[in-house]
Amino acid sequence: MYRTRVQSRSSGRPTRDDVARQANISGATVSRVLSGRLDLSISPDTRAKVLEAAKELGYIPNSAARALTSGKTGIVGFWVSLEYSRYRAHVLDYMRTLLRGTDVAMAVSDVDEEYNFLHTFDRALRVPVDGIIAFDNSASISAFAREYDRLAPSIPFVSMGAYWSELKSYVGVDLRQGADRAMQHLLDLGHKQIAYVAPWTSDLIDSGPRYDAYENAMAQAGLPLRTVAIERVTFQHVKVAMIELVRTKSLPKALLCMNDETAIWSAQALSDQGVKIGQDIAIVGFDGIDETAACPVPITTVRQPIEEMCSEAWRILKAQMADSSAPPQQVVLVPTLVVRESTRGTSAD
Amino acid sequence: MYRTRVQSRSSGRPTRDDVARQANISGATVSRVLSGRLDLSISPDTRAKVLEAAKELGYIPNSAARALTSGKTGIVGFWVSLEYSRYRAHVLDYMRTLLRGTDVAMAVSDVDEEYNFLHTFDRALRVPVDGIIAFDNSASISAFAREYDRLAPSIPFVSMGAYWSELKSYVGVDLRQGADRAMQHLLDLGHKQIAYVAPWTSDLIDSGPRYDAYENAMAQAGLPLRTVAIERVTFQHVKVAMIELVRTKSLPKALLCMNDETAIWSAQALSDQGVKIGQDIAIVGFDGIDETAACPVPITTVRQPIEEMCSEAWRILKAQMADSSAPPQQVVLVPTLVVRESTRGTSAD
DNA sequence: TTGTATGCGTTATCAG
DNA sequence: CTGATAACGCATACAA
Repeated sequence: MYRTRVQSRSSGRPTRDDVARQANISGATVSRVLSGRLDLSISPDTRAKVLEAAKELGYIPNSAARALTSGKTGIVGFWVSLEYSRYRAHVLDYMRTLLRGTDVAMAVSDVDEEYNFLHTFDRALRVPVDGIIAFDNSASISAFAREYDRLAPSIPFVSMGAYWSELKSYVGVDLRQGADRAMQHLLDLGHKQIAYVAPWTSDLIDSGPRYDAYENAMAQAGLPLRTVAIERVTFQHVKVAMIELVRTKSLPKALLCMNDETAIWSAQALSDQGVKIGQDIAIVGFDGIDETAACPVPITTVRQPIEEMCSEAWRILKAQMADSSAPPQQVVLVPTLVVRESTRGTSAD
Repeated sequence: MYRTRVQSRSSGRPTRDDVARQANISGATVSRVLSGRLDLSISPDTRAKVLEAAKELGYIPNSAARALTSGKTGIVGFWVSLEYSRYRAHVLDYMRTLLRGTDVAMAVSDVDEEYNFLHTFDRALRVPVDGIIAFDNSASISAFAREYDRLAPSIPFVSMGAYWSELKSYVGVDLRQGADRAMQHLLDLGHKQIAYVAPWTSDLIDSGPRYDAYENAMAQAGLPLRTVAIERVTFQHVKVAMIELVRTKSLPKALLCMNDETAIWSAQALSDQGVKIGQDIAIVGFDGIDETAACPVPITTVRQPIEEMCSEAWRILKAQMADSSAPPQQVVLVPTLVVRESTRGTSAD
């Protein structure tokens, strides 16, 4: 039997037509067989021939070519900041379990980096995707949503998390409401000396939904504002700040921490200083990472609805991918206040 | 002036030729201008025209088409398990800072999922990349390396981390040597009752470099082996195991934990039971995540050389991408034993 | 059921 | 310096 073994020159990889030659049929038929489509009728015989030839040659479709002609890539982009954070890592973890059951591949792009350093989405946009889910990037998300029609007018896009743009589809998490509840909880406990803890480098120190809720609640209650700025969210920096509070005898009776790490480390640092968590001081965190439950004194936190957020975002993205002319869908989720020991036994003053 | 505004039908996005029409020049010239290449000479005038037209139309080159003809994508794939782990998240973080300075985009693919669930690399391979760095997947990495010549014969590939395949380029981390040092440390302290702690679900419970080192050192010292199996690496499960040890009064004098999380949680659970860490018991972890230093009693750990590992892998990948016929480069790094309080004051028996 | 032919949006070669 | 034009590898409308 005559067999052509010449493979295409450029990539060194066998192409569709190599398979076709090997199987003695046309390239189109190879495409049909390998397309996996059931509405195409192919004789069992040729199907077998194609499959065998493809296997023998180790044929893998060229994704670029496929994307070029079909306009589809089978990839969804997940845009997120890869800067280390437990919460983000958990979201990433959940997102992957969600997409595992589907037939799309997930490509994670570090987008905050992209935007903050270069003010362009060039790199992230380089990855050819059928749709984009963007998570929790205040600046970059709104920038992208604004330029969307210019940058990627045809790519379904949904943002999720605490920041979103009204312009496109999103699954928002209303941190403001979560923070309101947390403040209400502290106020109900009778607290008056409540401080807000956040890194001063972020724009969160005196703005954003958490701070707004804090400021508003304090103002309503006629209480004075108090901000504790930490250098960055690391144990060392949080510790420095806490030690300073104790040293200067200016420790508040309650701390509203901008995230769980800050809360956990504050608790630990204070505990080391002899401060009794949940007794001498109340502590509240944000996000609801598992570790808050595992602390010596479990910490009250405003839990983000990770599962629901991801599921909804994926549901919406699927809908948009199925019909990209469909109107944007917008849903807002509310985080849950999880009350634990760190605010339970507190004696108010 | 006559202007054609018809845009290409399929994607809704303007194409190179739309720009060409707009600027009244040929498509080829548009390509040249936008290629960014300096060795091509173009009159300042036409360059300006092209740039303006491109800007006005909001033209973005189609990455699939570009990849198809050039054979390059400007993307490197980072293959890693996205299952939550602090160590992995740290590696991810460092990798992004490394690639931030370059002009390649990083696309992260969840590869453990890919291989373990489907036994194929179809999804990960779908993302068109110029090179691949694979991190810490024992099963999937060796499977891929084995099938490499069939699956992606032309894509530069380097694996890094504790598992690698001799077949391709890699930056290995010799956990065995790190574990040897840890065991030596414990033995030097005079310990005799040393147990190895790992999840029984993993294949790490009685194999792998950590366990091998443990087994070997114990055998050399003529000491009996002891394994503490935990259900999974979560605080709850570790706690259950530790409580059981205390309850049955069978607590060893030293624990070699398969990772830092396990070590931290063991320490915490035992501490809650009144066991004095670093005194009643010695604890050693693996990986070297920051949290080990921030524990009430800082924990001794075998620190992975994240920075060096990533840098080396990237250096090698770059070399392979520049010349894909270059021979594989293989380097092995040795982790560092970081001694802290958790093993310092221990009284041996 | 299968083959032929065309086009997808670029890059790159080769003339002009 | 610039314009045709031939790949690139594949999907699909149209024929057979």
